[in-house]
Amino acid sequence: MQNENLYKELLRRFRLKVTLTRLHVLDVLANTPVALSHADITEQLAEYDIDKVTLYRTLNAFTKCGLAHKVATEDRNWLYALHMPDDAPSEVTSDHAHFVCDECERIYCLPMETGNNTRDIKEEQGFVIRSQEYRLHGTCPECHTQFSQQ
Amino acid sequence: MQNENLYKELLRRFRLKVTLTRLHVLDVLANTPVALSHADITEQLAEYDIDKVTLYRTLNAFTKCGLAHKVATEDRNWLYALHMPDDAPSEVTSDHAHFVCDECERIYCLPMETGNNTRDIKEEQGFVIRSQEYRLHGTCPECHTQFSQQ
DNA sequence: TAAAAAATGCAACAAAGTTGCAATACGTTG
DNA sequence: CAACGTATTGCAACTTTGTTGCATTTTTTA
Repeated sequence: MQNENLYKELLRRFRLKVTLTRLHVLDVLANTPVALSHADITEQLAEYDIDKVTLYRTLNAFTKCGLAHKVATEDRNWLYALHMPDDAPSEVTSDHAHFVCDECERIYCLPMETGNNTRDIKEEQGFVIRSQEYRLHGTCPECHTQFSQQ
Repeated sequence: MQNENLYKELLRRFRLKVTLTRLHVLDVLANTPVALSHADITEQLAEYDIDKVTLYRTLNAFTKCGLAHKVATEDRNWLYALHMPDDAPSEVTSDHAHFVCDECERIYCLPMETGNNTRDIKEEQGFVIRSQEYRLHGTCPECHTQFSQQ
């Protein structure tokens, strides 16, 4: 594991105990630009034979403390992605943007762009907004390239 | 049922056969500003004793033809809301905005406001965008009023 | 290194939704 | 308006996803 020390530091920063399982899961999540499901992670960590309950609990722990965030997919699964803060542990309530590829069903995590006005309009109408998720559907660059070339 | 004829016309427009169950479900969905779950609808239609499988199939049929759309909630449930087109049957792929109240967990369906630039930025990066969902979390006017008054 | 607290692994359980199939209802055609 | 083909319904069984309880093991701190 390349960044073991980084992962350990990250866990400690979020007041999570350092365990092998958590390091493995962090490693998997840190090395993909897309959000992964419990099944994806299980598959990637097959050689370590991680218990399904432990993995669920690990992912929930990551989510609860703000180290990762969960996205619900169209097909009723949870996907998890690291939510690495630039510095201090950030709140779970911060803004996310996700791109859902309709071809390969991968979910890309994107930094939330500023500059939309929906927020202001809704606040005028009495909605108190604490976080927002902006979800785009379409075709990701990878699939788009494939289709273009055929 | 007040708008029975409207519902029948709507079903026919979407090439769905007119059945009692579908009329009841349409009636429930048409008379709420929030998206409803299978459980919500079951409860509201308790007197008609609608089979759970039939309700799932009804909701899926509505979604498939574009009469309704599905939203995945934070707690891994589906919520359904009518997607009444102004005129002709519209594609399922059109844009939605949802407001999720963190107090009462209702999901409000909102028309998608224009004027955000995330779309453009992503398209530059090679993402082909076909629909977008913008999800806001916070407190809805109703709950906000309650909390303010206490 | 010993003790407290937290994480793990296993089995059993729960919730949400699907599938197969026989019975029923819809709607079209004559 | 009767009869037929097709779609929908209702039921039981099943699948998938995730949770709970509890005994055991590991981590951390002193």
